[in-house]
Amino acid sequence: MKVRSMNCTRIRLLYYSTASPSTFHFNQRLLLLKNASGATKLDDALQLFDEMLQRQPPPPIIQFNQLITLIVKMKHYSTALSLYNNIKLMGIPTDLYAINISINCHCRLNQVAYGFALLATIFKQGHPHDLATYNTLLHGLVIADRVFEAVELFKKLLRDKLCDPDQVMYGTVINGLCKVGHTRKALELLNFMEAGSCKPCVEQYNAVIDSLCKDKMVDHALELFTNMTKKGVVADVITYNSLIHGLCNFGREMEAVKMLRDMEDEGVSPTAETFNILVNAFCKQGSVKDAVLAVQEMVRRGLHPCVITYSALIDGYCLRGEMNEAEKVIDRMMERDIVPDIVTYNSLINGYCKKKQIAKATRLFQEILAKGLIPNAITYSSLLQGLFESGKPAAARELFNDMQEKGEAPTVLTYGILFHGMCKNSQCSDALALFRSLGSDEMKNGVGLYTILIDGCRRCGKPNLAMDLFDELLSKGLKPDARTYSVMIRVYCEEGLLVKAKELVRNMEENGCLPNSFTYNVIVRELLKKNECQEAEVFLEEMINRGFMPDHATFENLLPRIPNVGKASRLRTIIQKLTNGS
DNA sequence: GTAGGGTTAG
Repeated sequence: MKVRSMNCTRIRLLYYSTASPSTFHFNQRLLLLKNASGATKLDDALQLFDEMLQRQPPPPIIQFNQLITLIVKMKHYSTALSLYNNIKLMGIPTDLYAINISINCHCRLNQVAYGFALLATIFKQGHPHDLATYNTLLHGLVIADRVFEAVELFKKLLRDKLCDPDQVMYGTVINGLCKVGHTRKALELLNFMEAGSCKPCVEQYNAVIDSLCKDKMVDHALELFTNMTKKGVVADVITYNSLIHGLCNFGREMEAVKMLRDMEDEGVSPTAETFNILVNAFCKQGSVKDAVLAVQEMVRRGLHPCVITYSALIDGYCLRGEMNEAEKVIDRMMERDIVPDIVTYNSLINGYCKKKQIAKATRLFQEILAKGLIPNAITYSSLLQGLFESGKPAAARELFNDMQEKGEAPTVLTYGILFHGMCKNSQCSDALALFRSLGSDEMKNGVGLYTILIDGCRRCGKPNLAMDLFDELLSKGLKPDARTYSVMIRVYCEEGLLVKAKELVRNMEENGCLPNSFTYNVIVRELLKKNECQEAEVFLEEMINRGFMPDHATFENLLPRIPNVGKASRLRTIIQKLTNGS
């Protein structure tokens, strides 16, 4: 029995290998390659390709397509294209599949134009209009950040009835629109699908729901989620994770937790991501206790905390200034062989800097370098701020130079910290010179940087420079924010230009920028300093009516100006109202 | 088992 079955196998092997040797070898070897992993995979595929190319007669194009598809999946797009070139050089005719695979490769290499050139080839060779071709090109435009051209092509295809769009085509365009933040258009297209014959599935809903959440339109996202469910489309873990994330970003942690219960009721199991979202939200919100409970819950369910989970906890403790607890977490994660990354270290460095433990922060920075981790703009920014705040402006400048030498691009935040620190150390001219040397429009037109420099010039006793900067900002057509106005109000006050200061408070409101607590505190405090008590009262009442409280510095100026007991005083009435309220 | 998309966590 045993012998007979072995014989059968041998006979079958023999039969296949004589009848169609190339097919047999090819299919086996392709299967081996598909399941293979490791460094030689590409070389093995190329080896097989060479053998195929040398075979007479050549194998069918379908086999070449199969092999090259494998190479494309490994992301070796240029290699794939050169293989097709070899095929053509050997005079082996290609087919529509081969062209579509080539178009995809060009698109992935950011050569959409070559893709469109191949579309012309398709027409010349008389192939029919093909959905896969168009979908590949649409996707190519999307990954090249040319979403609007993708939308135009999509419209043209529909208008000229060149093809009947399918779920892939709609999905590609919807994803593209979401990617560039045109969520409304994506939603419109989704609604268009719902009305037509090609109904959207959960992936298309997910794209729009996630995009709405990122646009802080969580309630719209929840609405869409409800509509989707009503239409019988079943939400998956990605739908729920997006919604939970959106709710958390909006400070709606309780609803997020309820959503977690809902998803379980619906039979969708939360993943580690789900818990990481919650852990992170709890930490950012200040309740590390809840975060720890969430981690325990995820472990209880057999889900594994990862570097993101531990980093969130560390960040939570650092934000609360509980550095000992943060250190304990880092020990615990190391024990579990989870390697802290730059984000983890950034939290710790930031924590130490905020606690003025600059030595520890610097030591940690050295450790990062020794470990071969690359500090990013956040690392440098935190440490810069720490150095300035610890009264080490020279070390800060050195670090900034170091950052530039290492090729780490400073962000607006970095420059803000740097300018602020320099101005605090009477170096506003240097800061200004550096600002003038900035190349990017984002930096040159950053209202935040202008505000820091205006305040810096004021601090350095150069009010005229401050006023020039404010004029420059306005003439550039930039929109000052409440901070900018407040800082300028302070400049005017300090220069005794009280009329201009008061004007600016009214001006900013007209320009759609409501004065905030800082603005009112500045104007009230400065007016009191100049003994303009009646004017100060007007703004004081206004600020209280708008729900803002005088800060410590304002109170210090306020209290000495309240007349003795018995004398009628509006100021005292205001203060009494305040103190009774609290 | 020849081609096209699919996104959630710091």
